[in-house]
Amino acid sequence: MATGRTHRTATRSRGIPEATVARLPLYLRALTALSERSVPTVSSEELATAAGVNSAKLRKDFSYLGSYGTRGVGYDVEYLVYQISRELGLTQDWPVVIVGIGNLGAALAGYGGFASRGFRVAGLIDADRAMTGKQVAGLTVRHTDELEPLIKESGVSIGVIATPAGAAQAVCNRLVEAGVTSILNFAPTVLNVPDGVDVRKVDLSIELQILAFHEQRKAGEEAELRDAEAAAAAAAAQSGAVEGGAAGTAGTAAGTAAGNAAAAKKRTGQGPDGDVPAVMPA
Amino acid sequence: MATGRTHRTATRSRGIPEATVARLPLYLRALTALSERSVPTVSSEELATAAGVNSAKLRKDFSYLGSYGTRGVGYDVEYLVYQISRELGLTQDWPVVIVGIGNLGAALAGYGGFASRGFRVAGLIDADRAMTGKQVAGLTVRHTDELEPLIKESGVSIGVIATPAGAAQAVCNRLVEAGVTSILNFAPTVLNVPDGVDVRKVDLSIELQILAFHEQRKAGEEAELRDAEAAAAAAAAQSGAVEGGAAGTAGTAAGTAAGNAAAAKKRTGQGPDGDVPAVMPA
DNA sequence: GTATCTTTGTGCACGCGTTCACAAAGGCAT
DNA sequence: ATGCCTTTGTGAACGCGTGCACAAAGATAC
Repeated sequence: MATGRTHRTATRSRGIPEATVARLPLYLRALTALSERSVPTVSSEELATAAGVNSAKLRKDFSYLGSYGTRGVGYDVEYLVYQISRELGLTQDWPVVIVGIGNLGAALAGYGGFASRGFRVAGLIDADRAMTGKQVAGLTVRHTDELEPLIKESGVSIGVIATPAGAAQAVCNRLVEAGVTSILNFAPTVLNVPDGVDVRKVDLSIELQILAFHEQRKAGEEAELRDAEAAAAAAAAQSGAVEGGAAGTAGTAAGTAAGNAAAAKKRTGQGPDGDVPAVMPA
Repeated sequence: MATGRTHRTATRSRGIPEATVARLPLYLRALTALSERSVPTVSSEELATAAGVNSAKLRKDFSYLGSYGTRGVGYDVEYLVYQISRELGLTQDWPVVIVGIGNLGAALAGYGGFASRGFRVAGLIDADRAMTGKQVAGLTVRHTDELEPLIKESGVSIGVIATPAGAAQAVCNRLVEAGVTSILNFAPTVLNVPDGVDVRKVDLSIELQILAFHEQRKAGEEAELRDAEAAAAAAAAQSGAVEGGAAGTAGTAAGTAAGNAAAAKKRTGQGPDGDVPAVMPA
């Protein structure tokens, strides 16, 4: 996952579990695709496959919304699209302000999925006066000074932060002060907000690091497997056909040796190859 | 959170819970900041605050890595930076390929956090021949035809998909076929991958929809609260000062009334203000 | 109307993640 | 050396989320 939520203590809202809320957009997307193909009804099994989840989970999720299905038939696609849209609050207009029009901010401004589904970019804000007045994705970039009036005039309640990490908290404070109560944060920083303000973060660097962890693990497992097999093969070749027990022991020994090597490397306090002493703030 | 994982059944790897792995980059970032300020040691409490988590959680997370702290003192910053980096696999080089050099792909290519921490953009790929040869963030864009050779030559095991949704699955298949085992997906689609391949997704649209849900809920609660208060005030004004019990009763009645009003509003299938009937039920 | 077949909705059990609370451990002053 | 103070590391309890498995419910055929 690329996000986390800084929520108050309340975990579920109006009885709908947070985990379910996070999946509703997924269902909605799948349903929209079906709707476009004029499919009238869909079973939980089909829809679950399309959304990439378990059908039992999907049914339980829908059960929190009410009983919208017909037993023996499935769910009415159009009806469900409407119900989920309503539940997510997508039947109304959500003006959004994007702060920080760098590469990422510009990409977000031009993102198609943004405009659809009730979200409307109400304004682009950047602190750099050289950017002021420039056209990005058909909108005029305004200076940070205009942040508060923009928010109040347009009734913005959702803000997107795409500034450098250093500026994020200050921008966040101003957004909240001006009345924004939901923030989508792309800056690699932890934002502190008062109760009642929701923050979700999207963090590239964190996602990559999680992938790297699993990647390393996969490589390690393979290596251990290779080592174990090699050791087992060697042992078998050397001692002839003793028994399965020997191979098992050899495998364990190989694993232990690898562990010790890692431990030894650890003590040096210095990584392998080009391990810089750590600096870059991701 | 902006991501989800399409993992095999294995939930924890090498004894480290997935939830902990997802937080390690957070700790690492906070520790790196401390390291730059030459802070020698840090307590779990301080570090937890900096990372935006609970201190007990942090200690438990670290306990999965081993006993790296000193009781009564705290954790050695440099040592911990190294340990976490190693655990996440950041002490080695991870060549990454970015496919789809549109607005977003270009932004990603130029993202600073990408280059840091062992991640290196090994190549940019785009299907549009008009893009081929162009320079983006100091790198030359290559055509999709060169995808497989690039991956094999550079030993890429992590791929980033920033293509339109329609092309994502095809690109994904080619990446996996060519040997990529970790994918970061920015396209708004569910990707199907074989076992052993990790997929994490970053989805703008989903994040916004989740925020909209909470935003709507907050607005609804406020409205109910206002209604209840208004009703209570009216009741109190009308019946004068009967007694504490009356006020309590009035409050309860108002709450119930508000609940009914909300329920009624729901039944109409018509939301508040500009709630279009969208597609409406069948 | 009855039987059969399909698919929903959910009770239940299990496992992961979080949090509390405290004992163990180390530093530091005396 | 001894006692006090701080902070870690973890056992245990709790709650949320997931998945199984099945009864209830509706459609459809005859």
